[in-house]
Amino acid sequence: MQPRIPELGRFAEPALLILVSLSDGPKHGYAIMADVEAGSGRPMGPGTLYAALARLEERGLIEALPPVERRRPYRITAVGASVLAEQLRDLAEFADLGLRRLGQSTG
Amino acid sequence: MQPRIPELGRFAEPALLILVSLSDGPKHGYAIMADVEAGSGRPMGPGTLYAALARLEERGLIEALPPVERRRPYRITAVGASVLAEQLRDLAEFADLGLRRLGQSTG
DNA sequence: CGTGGATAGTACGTCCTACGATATATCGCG
DNA sequence: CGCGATATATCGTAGGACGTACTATCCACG
Repeated sequence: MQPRIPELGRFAEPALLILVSLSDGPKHGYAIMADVEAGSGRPMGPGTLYAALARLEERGLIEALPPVERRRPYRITAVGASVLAEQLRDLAEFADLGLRRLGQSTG
Repeated sequence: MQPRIPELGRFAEPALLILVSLSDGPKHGYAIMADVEAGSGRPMGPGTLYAALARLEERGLIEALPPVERRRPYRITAVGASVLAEQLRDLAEFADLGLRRLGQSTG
């Protein structure tokens, strides 16, 4: 895994990464961090993660489950899943469009 | 085209939108604005656009062409195209992963 | 039992950027 | 000339990304 290309910054916001991570099943913060980093190669610090989690919960896209020992697990809500699905469909469509455009006339 | 779901903010950064727009061929700012809005349904104001353009040029992902009358056209560079391609591939892969996860276990 | 590293989360400060609003200039139209 | 569309520049604000430092707990090891 080579380091992300820095020129453009991130390709997606932490919120998306988190939601996708949670769509795999409920996880607590630390596990999400590890999952995201493993999946995208980009480490997500606690500052980014917990702030984003708080926002997502506040907006009803995820919900907190009863804490297990020190862990505070979160689960994606039905609303969150449908929002995520829509975003991902747009995203896929957008990426596809871009890739097609690049294929036909660039370089 | 229904209005973007506000809960998550944007699905991609202006930079991506701009680069994809330019991968269709050189355009000036105003045309990019129109193109992006038409393509994504989300209006991009001049503040967002020109700031992002400046950043992209500064980073060598796009380059300014000689002005035609009042228009300042930009073209995507080879570097920009390859960066974009990589980002889009990641994006597509990410969207695909998320959609698969949503399909198998959410609900 | 004490030490240290991994696990887990909190708190904070800074920098960047998205975005709306405003300003400016030019062109075409009546 | 007045007006709206085209085209770009600039400014201010707010929100979010992200790193760092901090606290606390658990487990392994001696």
